[in-house]
Amino acid sequence: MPRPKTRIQIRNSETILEAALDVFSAHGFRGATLDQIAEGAGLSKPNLLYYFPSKEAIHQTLLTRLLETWLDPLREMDPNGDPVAEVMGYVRRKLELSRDYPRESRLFAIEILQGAPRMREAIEGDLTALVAEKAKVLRHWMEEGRIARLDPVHLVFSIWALTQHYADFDVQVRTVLGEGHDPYAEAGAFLETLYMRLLAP
Amino acid sequence: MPRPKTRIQIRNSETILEAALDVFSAHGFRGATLDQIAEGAGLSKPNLLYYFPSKEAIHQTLLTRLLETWLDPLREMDPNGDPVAEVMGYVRRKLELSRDYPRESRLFAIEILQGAPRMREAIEGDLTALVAEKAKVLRHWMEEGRIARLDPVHLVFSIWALTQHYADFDVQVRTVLGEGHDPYAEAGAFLETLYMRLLAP
DNA sequence: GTCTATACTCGGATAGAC
DNA sequence: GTCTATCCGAGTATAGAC
Repeated sequence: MPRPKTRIQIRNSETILEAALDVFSAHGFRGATLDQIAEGAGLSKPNLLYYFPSKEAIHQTLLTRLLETWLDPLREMDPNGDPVAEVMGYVRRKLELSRDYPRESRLFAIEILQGAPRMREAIEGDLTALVAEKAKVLRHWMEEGRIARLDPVHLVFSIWALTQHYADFDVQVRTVLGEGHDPYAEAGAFLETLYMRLLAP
Repeated sequence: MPRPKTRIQIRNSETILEAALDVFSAHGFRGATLDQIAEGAGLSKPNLLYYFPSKEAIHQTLLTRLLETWLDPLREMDPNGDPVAEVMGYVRRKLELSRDYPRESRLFAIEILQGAPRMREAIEGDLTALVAEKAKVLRHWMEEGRIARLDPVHLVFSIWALTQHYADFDVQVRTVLGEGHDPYAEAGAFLETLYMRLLAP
């Protein structure tokens, strides 16, 4: 596996990762096969393994990239902004992530569901640290009386749960809603109401 | 595969299903192996296949049983009870399900995440019908002004998302919270506050 | 009913030609 | 860099003795 250098190498690596995301997010790590990924990428199986040393390596690359994207919306929550607006902004950005990157959401969900065998350190490190930092900000806002007093970590959990649900349980959501619905538009309105009521001091 | 009749047959079938639930919920359908299940059940692999004709059949049996358990808490929501108490009761029962049956929750989550390949009809049938029925009840309560006006189906989604999160993302929840926390006790208190504020007319 | 042995398939990875 | 051919391990399922 060459460190991608030439333009062709970079382009092929990206094509492979794109196809792999499709397959891993739909079937999980074990359920995915190199044949499927190769077919999706329009390459032969050995050629795939010219770019990545193993199935494991492809998966690892996807997870590593994913985490950064995933934490960004929370990072952007500004301690100096208006508290309610900042939390609502976070909810909105997180819901947009579910809408625009549902495959990434499912990849992440499957990994955590199975005990995070390939992501433990990231969760114990970056993610936990970021939540601790932002929980402190939230607690500060609560003490100032600018938002309602709540457990700040469970508040963050609630935002994760409610927004990811629309990506991860997409099939169920669409089936139950039936025809003629825009799940994300409705979710946006519902969550706006929910957090407005919840956060009011 | 004999229809379980004798006491030994029933006991062995149950032992197998118990072990299978462990393995399927931890690794997904493809990730699970008959070897693991057999070891967990204390039986040989061929003996396993004496009780169930295939891996698929074991999985199917688990899913079918699961759905009933899963829908019960919503079924119990009484149209003639006090609206706020009924919704809060549903939230509580659903959270208890997450706490007491986390493996079942994860089995269900993995199935839906992967597009519900083995549960489509159940979701399109029983589950959708039950939600439609209860949404009607909720809408009625809203029109009477006894709870706040909200999209009733998304209200149900929110209860699913918030309660299942604690079972499905258990690893993440415990890691982020750190030592010395009781996730379900805290979640119970948090969700009580959340829905009290949300439902107040 | 339960075991040992084994058939058979699938899938990840490698060899080596071009 | 990309291909064909192939190896090899893992895993589902079956045959058949006891």
